Amino acid sequence: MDAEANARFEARALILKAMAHPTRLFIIDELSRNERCVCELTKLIGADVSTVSKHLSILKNAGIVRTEKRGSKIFYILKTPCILNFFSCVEGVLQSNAREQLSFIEK
Amino acid sequence: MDAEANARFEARALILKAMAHPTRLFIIDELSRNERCVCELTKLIGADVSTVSKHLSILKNAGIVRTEKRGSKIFYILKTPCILNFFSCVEGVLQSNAREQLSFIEK
DNA sequence: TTATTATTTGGTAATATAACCAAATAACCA
DNA sequence: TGGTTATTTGGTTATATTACCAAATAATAA
Repeated sequence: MDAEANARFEARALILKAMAHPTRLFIIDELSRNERCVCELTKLIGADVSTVSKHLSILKNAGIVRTEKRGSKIFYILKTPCILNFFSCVEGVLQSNAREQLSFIEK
Repeated sequence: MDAEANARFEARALILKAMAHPTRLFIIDELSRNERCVCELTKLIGADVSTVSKHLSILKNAGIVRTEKRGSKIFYILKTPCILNFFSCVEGVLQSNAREQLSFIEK
């Protein structure tokens, strides 16, 4: 793997790593329906607000979400809805895994 | 987040975590063109064969690739080419991030 | 001004990942 | 059979990630 290819896959991996956490996937899902402030997301998630804030900063650093400040609240907005298309593929993987599991049990 | 939603996002995160490593993204890219045995991938990647083998087992456990044994070689095959569609979105994120960087510099 | 709400940041401890080496296993060849 | 090649697994060490708490900052309300 040459240096250029390596840089390309490193960059892609950063985006994927940013997404690869259940809480952050929940946030992406939630933001696909509505922008949300940190306090709303914190309530929905049920973790410490500092934990949620750190998850949000990971998504922001990756360029997946952006923020808008209004008054004392900071709203997080999904910047890249195309990410959602991916999940139909992921669900496909999950279903095929489940079918495979089933076929082992039925044997 | 209720238990069911949590389980769904956990399952998705497992797939994403399996993909979120430069070497594994390289493998996915490579397998999208051709099935490959561990020895071929090891040469292309340039890491220890045990390292490559472990990356492959992560992809296999996630249901992203499958294997076929022929003689003394084990060929890895991409099971879910739909994953590739995702990368055009990821590239879009990367480009938009790059454009943003540029706009800061130009200011 | 003081208190309250919203958010981020720094610190710490627990857990997870990843790389390499060495060793085990399996198939093939001479 | 003995040697070589292909692959996986176990062990170790270094690094990264995550969660929570406590504290800092900023805006708002009383």
